[in-house]
Amino acid sequence: MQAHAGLPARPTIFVVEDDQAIRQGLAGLFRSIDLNVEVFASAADFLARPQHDRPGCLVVDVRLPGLSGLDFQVRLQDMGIRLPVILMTGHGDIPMSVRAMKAGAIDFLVKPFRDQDMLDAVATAIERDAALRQQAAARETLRANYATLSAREQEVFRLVTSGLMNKQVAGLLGLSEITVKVHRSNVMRKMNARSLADLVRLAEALEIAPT
Amino acid sequence: MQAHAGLPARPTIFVVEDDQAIRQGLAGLFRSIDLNVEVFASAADFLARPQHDRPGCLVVDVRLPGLSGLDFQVRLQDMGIRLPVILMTGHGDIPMSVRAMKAGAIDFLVKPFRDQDMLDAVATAIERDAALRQQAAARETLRANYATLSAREQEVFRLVTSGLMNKQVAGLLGLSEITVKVHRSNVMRKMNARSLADLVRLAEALEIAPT
DNA sequence: CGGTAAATCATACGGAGGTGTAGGGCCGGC
DNA sequence: GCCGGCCCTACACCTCCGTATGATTTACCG
Repeated sequence: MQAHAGLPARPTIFVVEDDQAIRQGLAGLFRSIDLNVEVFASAADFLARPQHDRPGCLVVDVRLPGLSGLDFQVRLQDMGIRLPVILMTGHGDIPMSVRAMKAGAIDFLVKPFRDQDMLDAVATAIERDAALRQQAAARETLRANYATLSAREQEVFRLVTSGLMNKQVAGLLGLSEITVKVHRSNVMRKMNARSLADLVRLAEALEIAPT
Repeated sequence: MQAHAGLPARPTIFVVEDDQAIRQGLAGLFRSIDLNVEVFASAADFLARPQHDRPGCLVVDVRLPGLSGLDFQVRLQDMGIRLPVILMTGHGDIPMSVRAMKAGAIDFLVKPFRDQDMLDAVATAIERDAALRQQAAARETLRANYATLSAREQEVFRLVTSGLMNKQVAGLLGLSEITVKVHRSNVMRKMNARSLADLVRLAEALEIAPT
């Protein structure tokens, strides 16, 4: 299931920049501190790339041929790509930077920037990405377990974690108490919960609303 | 306890700006849409004011006599004043705006700005403030209940919501099971929990770490 | 058509939780 | 010094939970 907990694949920096000199410069900078790098000349090139779920972050020029860096940010959100974004520009203004930050950018750097500023931003981005991935992985495991529950079991799950007694659940669902016990037992087993407290915490993590 | 749930006091806009003309202009703008306004010529003037816990938001010039707008932002954090901040400036640059946004500013407006842009920012700020206040109020009620628990009861609270059985709690604390039951019953009563599920959710909201 | 899984219900037993009653020791405030 | 709050314990009683055993019906799949 998980390959190396705590030691995920080395993160990759995806550089999207149309100026070849800057592109190569950034690639060299990142490789010098032992990071994977992939470069793209436009947003479309990046989006055409298969598999966007590798750990890392994006370093994107605002002024790009085709989709601009800011529109690219929105597009990534819509596509469910949650990679942190660092924007950079040679000719930006304040409203542009504010819009980028509101949209969740990690940083917005003005060219020419110091290498160290970019590396700091990348370090922050990679940290955030790792944290997001860890959360997502935990949620995914939970969702997978939840998916193995039958419809009835899911109902019982919801009602039991709302604090209802077995007999109350039985009444609401038109079942006998003994049947509820069977479902409840199955829920505990399938969700790997060893106590009701565990189960309630799982329900919270799954955002299953109590009654 | 709560005065008018859902209808809190009308929010106040705290304007911190050294230019008197702009200050008056903003005050008029906000009053025209039925908002309370208080004006200050410097950060120190605002901080000298008693009682910072009224609902609303701050509209602050970056270049101020004494403490700058950005340092003011940091100072507010340190002092535990969680009012949303909108910054404005006549002579700003991108790094300044990025720093402000990273520090949590709602917006960063360049003078001269359109009235509508300021009103939009203020509307967003007031919304966020209201949401934060609602969370804080709920947490405060919980904390108040939690404070009425004796030391023993707090321990039992933690262990029980970790999923331990009464006898396990008794073993860990060197008590008899019957005593744990007494404490547990007191915890349920004092925390207004009607089921173990409730209690676990309260423990989560209070960030009481399970064992 | 036979196998399998899900859902349902029943009986029964032991363990766990919840409550009420009762009592004793300790400490700090009035 | 007395009272109240907190902490601890015990016994009794009832309810609730968990599980095992056994069984029936329905539905789907190869």
